[in-house]
Parts: sequence; C-alpha cells; structure tokens
Amino acid sequence: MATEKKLDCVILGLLSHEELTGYEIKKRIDTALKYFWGASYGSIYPTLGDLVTRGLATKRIDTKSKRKKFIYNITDDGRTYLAEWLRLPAEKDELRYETLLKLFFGNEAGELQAISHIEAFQEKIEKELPYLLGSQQNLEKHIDSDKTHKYYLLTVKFGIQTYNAYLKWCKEAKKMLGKDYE
Amino acid sequence: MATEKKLDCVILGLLSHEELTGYEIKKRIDTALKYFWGASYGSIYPTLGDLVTRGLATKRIDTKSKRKKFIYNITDDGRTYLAEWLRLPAEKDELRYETLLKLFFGNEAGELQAISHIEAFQEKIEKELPYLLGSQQNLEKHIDSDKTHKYYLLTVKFGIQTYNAYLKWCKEAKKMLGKDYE
DNA sequence: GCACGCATGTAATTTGTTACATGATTCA
DNA sequence: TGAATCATGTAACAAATTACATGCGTGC
Repeated sequence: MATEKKLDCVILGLLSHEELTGYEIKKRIDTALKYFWGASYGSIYPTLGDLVTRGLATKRIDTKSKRKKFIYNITDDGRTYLAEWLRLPAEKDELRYETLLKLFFGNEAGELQAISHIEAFQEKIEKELPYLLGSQQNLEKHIDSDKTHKYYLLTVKFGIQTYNAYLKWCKEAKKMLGKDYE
Repeated sequence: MATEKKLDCVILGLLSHEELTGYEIKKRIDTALKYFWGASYGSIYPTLGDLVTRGLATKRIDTKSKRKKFIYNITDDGRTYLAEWLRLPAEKDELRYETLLKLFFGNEAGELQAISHIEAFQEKIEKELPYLLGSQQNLEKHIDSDKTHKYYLLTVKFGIQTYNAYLKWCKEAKKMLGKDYE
C-alpha cells in the first residue's frame, strides 16, 4: 500500500474532539467514518502505541470503570501535527468498486449476471441509505449544540448525495441491460 | 491488505478481450479502469508471471515488432477461472476519500480550510468529467460494433452520475460553510 | 544527439488485514 | 449459566506501492 499512513491523523482527529479508548476509536470509525474510511484493531492499537511514543498522544489507565481500559488523549504536539496535516491538500481520493470491475468484464458473463450484480449493489445501498438520512436529521436538529456537527453533517450529505446518484444509475443500468419491466 | 487478491482477475478480464503486453495492461488500467481500480507495474508484472505459472495465461515473445516485448494470452483454464469469479457476488466496494476525512475533522482547522479542500476536490472533478463525457459519446456511437462496449459504457455512466452528484454536493457544502456568494 | 515513450522487471518497504489469544462484565 | 459486548493486544501473512535498474526505438 505505501501511500503514507493516515491512520495516525484519523486517530488524532478523533482524539481532538474527545478522549477515547482504542475500542471506542474503532467504533467511531465503524460508524461515523464508515462511508469513507476504515481500520481494524490490528492497525489501531499499534498506531496508538506509536502516537504515545512520538509524544502526540498520552495513555492513562481508567480508574472509574471496573474494566481494565486505557484512555487516550491528544497532546499539544498532537494538535500541531494534526493541524499541519489538515492544512495540506488531500493526496488521494480513491474508489475501489469490485462491482464495477465485474460489470466492466460483464460481456464474458452475460446480461443476467450483470443485472444480478447491479441488484445486489442496489440492495446494499438501499439498506444503508436510511442510516445516513437518520444521521442527517439528527445532526441538523443539534447543529448548534456542537461546532463539530456541521462538519459531520457535510460528510453525511456527501454520502446521501452519492448514494442517490448510485440508485439513479442502477435504474438506468438495468434498463440498458434490457430490464425495462417493473 | 489481505482482502483476497483481485489483480489476477482484472488482468484476465482484460486478456479475455484481447492479447496484451504488461505495458498495455497498465495503460488499460490507467485509462478505462481508472475511475474504479488501480495497479502499478510492481504488481502487474509479478501477477502476470503468476498467471502463467498457474496455467491461466500464456506468454510469448512478439516477433513482429522490433522491440523486445512479451504478449500475454488467456487460456481456457483462465477463462474458466475468470467466469467463476465473475459469477460470485462482489465482496468489497470501498471508497477512501482523504478529502472527506479532512472535512470531517474540519472544526480543528476552520471554515476557510474546509472550503479550500472542497474547492480543490471540485476542480479535480471538473477536470476529469469531460473525459468521461467524451468516453460516453464515443461508446454510444460505436455501441453496436463490439459487445463489450455496452459494459464499458455502464461503468462510464456510473462515473458521470457520481461526478455530477459530487459537484452538486460541492455547491451545497460551500453554501453550508458560508460561501453563498459567486 | 537527445528527449520521450515503449518496455520489462526486481527489491525494499509500507501498510494493513485476519486470525489468534485472553479475559472481564453485563444482562437475560 | 451462558451469550453478547466490552476491551486489549500480537503474530503471521498478504498485497501493493515506490524507487530503482536497464535499455531500445522514434521523431524532432
């Protein structure tokens, strides 16, 4: 992969808003960032250790809860590092859709198979869209309670806009493949 | 990465339509597949060697051209392997947009920086869209000359649909960040 | 004569996933 | 009591990028 690691910035970004455990970081990534970023425990915990070593975050044992857990905080150096990265232009926006790959080579497999790939894709989108719409509603309701909400909302709206475009394309594509009915 | 390698299928897919050299494969990926897939020489050549070892492709020296070059062909086993993969549902459609990441954490950097990220994104899209529109025109003109064209067109239309949605979002996003003017 | 595009490949390095390993707490 | 969720981490492995290394052909 070697495109320059961004997980450290992602984690610092999350920590810039609130202190979190590794487990909570994973949850944030799997919910709020889900539509445009991903990461596994196998990369989160080592990166967290790294950030502490580099002085960009601190780790402390939680005393309040009964469970053994470690709470991470961003340091001033961490904030500087994050700000620096945020200032730089985005290097890479990448889309990797296996569905499109299978469609591109669709002639080898025939129309029926192509249609079934499109329908599977469509179902996935239709299932996820309601969550995005829910997020939008929620964020719009509490837009003033926290300054970060506006930025979250921006990314949610991106998801909604593109998902609607996907659905429009699905219909068009099925029509092109001879599925006019229904 | 470990998500199960797909480059072998991508290459077989390209070879299913015509015989190609490694160099040409790279070019196809950088043009036709550009909007939803990518690969470098460092992965293409080793994979090509692999495919030959596994009997899914053959390699022969080109005698016609003056340059030293190797032409690859798909075998019957290769076609079977490709068909098998095409039949299976897509496992992963992934989007990784650094722009959205920077926007999500935008509160740390402020509105002006957020706007400049959006504008950079918008410019990139506006620059690429004409190529997609050109491809669309071309493919629609010659849709009947080759059965594969219909499938290529499908993916091009996907790109156009999503890029237009992106542009719509850019406007909306800038408005949300207080850039009403212009 | 020289720059650009054609053409092939390898090695080091990066980054990340998956699977494994472990164990506590909460709730039904 | 047993399942689900909370919680942390490591090790083996996979996949791909970047940088390096090399050299021919063509057109200006």
